Amino acid sequence: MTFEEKCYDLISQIPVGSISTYKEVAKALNTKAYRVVGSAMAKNPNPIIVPCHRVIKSNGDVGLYSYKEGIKTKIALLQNEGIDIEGKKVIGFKNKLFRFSPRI
DNA sequence: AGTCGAGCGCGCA
DNA sequence: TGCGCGCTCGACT
Repeated sequence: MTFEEKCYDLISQIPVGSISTYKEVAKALNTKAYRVVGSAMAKNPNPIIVPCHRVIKSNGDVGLYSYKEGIKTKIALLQNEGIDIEGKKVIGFKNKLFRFSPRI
């Protein structure tokens, strides 16, 4: 089980209508490798079970999604799930932030 | 408020 | 062995 595998596992727990942040994921794994979380998303071998579009930056920005303007796709997906987005910022994302289970 | 640099875990050359 | 990445934070201007 690599770091990235754990990321996918956590992110896959995010329910529809909720979102999370790279920082939260990194903290859930008790690590400072925030960037690796993003890199893991970029690799994302399981786009179906791993809704990487539900993971955004800590400042409320949607962050990136693909090397091109795929960011628009991410926004569209989030809006489709009921997330309010203005420009590249998620409105009230803190209210929809999903906190991972405290590892039972 | 805006900018610069460093740190993490893993893959690739 | 060394560098970069869908990021974050602390310190300076």
